[in-house]
Amino acid sequence: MERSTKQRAAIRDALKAADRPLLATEVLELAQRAVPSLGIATVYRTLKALVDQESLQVVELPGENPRFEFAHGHHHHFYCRDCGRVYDVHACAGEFVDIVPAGFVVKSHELTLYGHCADCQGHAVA
Amino acid sequence: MERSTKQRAAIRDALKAADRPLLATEVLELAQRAVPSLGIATVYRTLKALVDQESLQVVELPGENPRFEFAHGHHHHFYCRDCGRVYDVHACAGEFVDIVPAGFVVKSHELTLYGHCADCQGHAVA
DNA sequence: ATATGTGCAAAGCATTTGCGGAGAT
DNA sequence: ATCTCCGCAAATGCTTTGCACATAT
Repeated sequence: MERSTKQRAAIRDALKAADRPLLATEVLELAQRAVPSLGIATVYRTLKALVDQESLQVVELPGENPRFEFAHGHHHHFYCRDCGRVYDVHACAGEFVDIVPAGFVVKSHELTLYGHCADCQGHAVA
Repeated sequence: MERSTKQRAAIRDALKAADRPLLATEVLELAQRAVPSLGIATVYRTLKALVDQESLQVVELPGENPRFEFAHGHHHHFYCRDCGRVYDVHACAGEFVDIVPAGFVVKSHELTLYGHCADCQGHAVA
């Protein structure tokens, strides 16, 4: 992550413009608007480098491909069952230290909420 | 899922004997003790069928391959960072309806706890 | 007897990697 | 000019699928 290239700028810009974690393929599509020749391998390599240097954090939801967003501390995520987008939830409901059996030690946790986002709430019935 | 075969019996037995969710490869290894010729394709096909008929439920943890266990209602999971095993946590810390922004509706949630299990607690320092 | 089930090998996806050529310094 | 970076294509790991043979009913 030493040289500054138009590919890397496009990838950073795509992630910056989005207000939510993006899939590698979403990053590719968005960044290709600036650099049409961009390849998926470069996206993966750049994402990996940014994660390694802790500029990005990986958002791994159950059964989903990894998403990426700029690092901003401990928080959780909301998955919209209608549109499939993932939103940040800037709140945390506790450490859950007390719900495990004796002898188990909780060090951290991940919470994913599922439902309907504000955008999809109007037209969705369920 | 109409006929009863020794392969299916071995797969069910492996899942029944384990007190925790198993990876497809773990099911294969365990079931091969009873049926050495068992192939991974049969394991996947059988797991899929059992999930479809809701005998099994899929346990998908962030960044992990899916695990399988007999269905037994809403609960959460504990991932041991030492041994990589996953344990059931028969407790639930709430519905988290209140921590999302206005306009968002929470329908369900998944919680994963990380730490050290009772087995690994003794020898693990961190 | 016949339709379902199984094992093998090939096909799919998402992600990673090797390599020769392109580009930043 | 040099060394890093890029795009392509091949490789990888997990899961699914096609097909011919085996087997439960």
